[in-house]
Parts: sequence; structure tokens; C-alpha cells
Amino acid sequence: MEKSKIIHNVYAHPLLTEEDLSLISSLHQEVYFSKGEYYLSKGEKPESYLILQSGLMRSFVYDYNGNDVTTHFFTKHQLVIEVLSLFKQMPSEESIQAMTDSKCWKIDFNVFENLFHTIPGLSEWGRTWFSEEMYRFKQRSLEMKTLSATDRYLKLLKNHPEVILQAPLKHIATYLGVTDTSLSRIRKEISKGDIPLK
Amino acid sequence: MEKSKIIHNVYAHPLLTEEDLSLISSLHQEVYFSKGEYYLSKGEKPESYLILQSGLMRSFVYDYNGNDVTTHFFTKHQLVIEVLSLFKQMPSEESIQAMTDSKCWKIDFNVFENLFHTIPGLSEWGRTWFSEEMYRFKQRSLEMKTLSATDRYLKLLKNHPEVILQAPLKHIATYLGVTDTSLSRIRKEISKGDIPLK
DNA sequence: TAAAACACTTGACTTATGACAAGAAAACAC
DNA sequence: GTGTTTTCTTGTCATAAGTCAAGTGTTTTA
Repeated sequence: MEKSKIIHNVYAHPLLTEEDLSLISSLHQEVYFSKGEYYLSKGEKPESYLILQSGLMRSFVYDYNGNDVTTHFFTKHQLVIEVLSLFKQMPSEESIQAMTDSKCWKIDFNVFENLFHTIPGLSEWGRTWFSEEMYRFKQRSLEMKTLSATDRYLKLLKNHPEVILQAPLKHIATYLGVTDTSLSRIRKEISKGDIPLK
Repeated sequence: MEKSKIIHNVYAHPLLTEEDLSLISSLHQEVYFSKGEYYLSKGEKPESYLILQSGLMRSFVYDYNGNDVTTHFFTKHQLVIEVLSLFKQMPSEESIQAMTDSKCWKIDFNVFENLFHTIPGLSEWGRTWFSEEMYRFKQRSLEMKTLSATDRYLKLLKNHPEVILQAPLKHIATYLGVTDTSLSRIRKEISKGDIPLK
């Protein structure tokens, strides 16, 4: 899939014209991250965001014991972004790292902001995206409360099997809020067929 | 504290002038909620938001067992708002209820949106507020993972003692992600002095 | 290709938390 | 002001999940 298709896909919005999209597209630059490589490290101020074309990335923080806790998996065609530090221009608490070799399109945030103020459709798109992002956040934090670890795992498996297949168990475990030992046992239970897949 | 002081306080932003604030202020109307009364019920589309002058309110959802789970406590001078359903104009998953008799200032969202597009400072304020809201969300969902139930309780006690004092234990418990039984025991441990208050 | 690092599983044990139920105290409603 | 409901605590017991440690297989890397 070539660049303009990806960009059109990600920025799809009724108010954005073909010309808008071409312009937006032209401002994205190809970047590659190899497995383990960091896009953003804790303490840095991000100056851009990415669109992930292929591969898998994750964001994580360190908890009070110094353990890293995965906060999000970025999958194909998602924005790879740390919203808070980018918008507030403050050092990031989160780090972002490639889990597999990844190909991305990068856009400078200043450049984006200029466009944002000149293309009305883009600010609409941005507002929508941000409110969707908030929605995903609220949903996820609710799930952490209302679903069991097994159900959270099954949900991730159903919605993002690529994460289960490509990410190491320990990162999936912290993402789901359990230890790797527990997750290993959950998998065992599921594979025994005791757990209905709904 | 009279109306304009509250409004000035809540909408404080370098780009908002005295005249802007007077105009904004004039569009807020006094409303009262008595203890237990709903501002928003699950399934409704909100058409406004509130500024809480005095009292305590909470938002909550029902989990898969039908238990209500408190998602947020609204305290003095906070916006009482369900962002997603208000912005996306869809039925709310959350309900919002007064925990004590409360005095609020209400503004119609359409009215706000008109202002939003005509007063540049207000859209800046809105963007900032929303990103702060996101920040609070991320912080909270992180805490749910990285802090123990006891630490989460102590943090709430430190930052919002008024919630601990005014909300019934069962709602505090679901907010913290534990049962009321557990929270009661956590309190007991703390009162024994075994837990350092940091 | 050998050594090291990592990924995953499993066992034994401990601990935290939940479910259920009973009872005291406080708040509320008529 | 009394009866009812709600709130909170506490006990017992069951269960889920964490910790620690060992062992196996698989990548990675020099």
C-alpha cells in the first residue's frame, strides 16, 4: 500500500478535500525503526507524531518499583503519539519503542499545527480524533475495572490478535495489569478449552 | 463567593479578556441539585455542562454484573461534564448524580460552541482544558495499575479529603477499584497507624 | 556456532481480595 | 419520633493473583 492511500485512510474526514489530503500527505516523511529502537524516551519533548504503516510499537511507563508497564500497543495505521507531552510541550512520562521493525510516516508537529489553523477540515478531524482518543482511554480504564484478567486477554486477542502474536508475553501482561506468570496460566486455562470464547 | 469570581477562576486564561469573561459569565445559569438527584442519566444526550460551585457530584457506570462503579468525583469549581457524549452527541454510558445538595452554573453547549468559534481565547482555553482532562485520565488509569489500593486511598485522602468525608464508602470503594469490605479493612489498617502516611 | 540473553512455563507457597452474612450505628422518611 | 433503610464494620471462608525459583526452549550476538 503506498503512501497516499495510508494518509487518505488515516485522515479520512468529510471536510477534507483531495487537495487538502495531498498537501497533508506531502508533509509526512518516511522513517524506520528497528526492533527495540526508541521513538521517544522518558523525559524527552516530542516534536512530531507518526503514522504506523507496518510493524508494532508500544508505549510504557515505569511504576514505583521501576518495572516497566506497557500503556498502549500501536498497531497498523494508528497514530503513534504521546498526546500530553506533545500538546503541552513538556517532558514525556511515557517512552515509545518499536516491538518489531516498523515503517512509519512522520510529521513535524509545528507543521501540523500550521495546517491545523489553515485547513478547517483538519481542525475538525483533529477534534474528532482527540475525542475518539479520549473515548478509547475511558473505555480501557473502565475495562480494567469491570473485566477479569482473562476477559481482558480474550478481548485483546479478539480485537488485536497481531499484538498477542508479536509482543512478548511480559509486555502483554503488564498491559493487562497482571504478572507474566499469571498470564501464562491464563493462556493455559484457555488452551484447555475451559473458557468459553464467547 | 459570587458568580463572576467563580467564572473568572474556572475560565482563567491569558487570552481571555475581562469582556470575554463577562460575556461567558452571563451565559451561565444557576441550577441546584439535591442529594441523589441526577444531572445526567445513562442513555441521555447531554446538552450542557456545569460548573460546580458547592457540593459533591459523581459519575458512574454499570459494570457487566450491573454493579455501579464510580468513575469520577466532581469537586468544587470543576466542570461537571461527560465529554464523550457531549462532543460526539451520542447517548451517555455514564450517569452523573449529586452526592450532596449542590449549587451549579449551567451553560448550554450550543451556546458555548458559538462562543468557542468567535472568541479565540476560549478555543485555546478549551483545548487546554481538554488536554488537561486527558492528562488527569492518563494519570488516573496509570495509578490504577501502579499503586496499591491503600496508596490509591491515601492519595485520594490527601488530594480530595472532602470526597472521603462526604461520599459513602461504597462509592469511594468502586472508584478505587476495590469492594467496600476491602476498603473498610484498609481504613482500619491505616487507623492502627501501621501505614506510613508519607 | 557457542555463550549469553531472553521468553515462557510450571511448581510450591504466600498474600490480598472477594463473597457472603450478621449486626451495630447512623441517616432518612413519613 | 419511630420504623425503615442505608452505612459501615467484622468474621469466616474461598479464590485469584503475586512471589520466588527452577527448568526448558528459543533467539540473539559476537
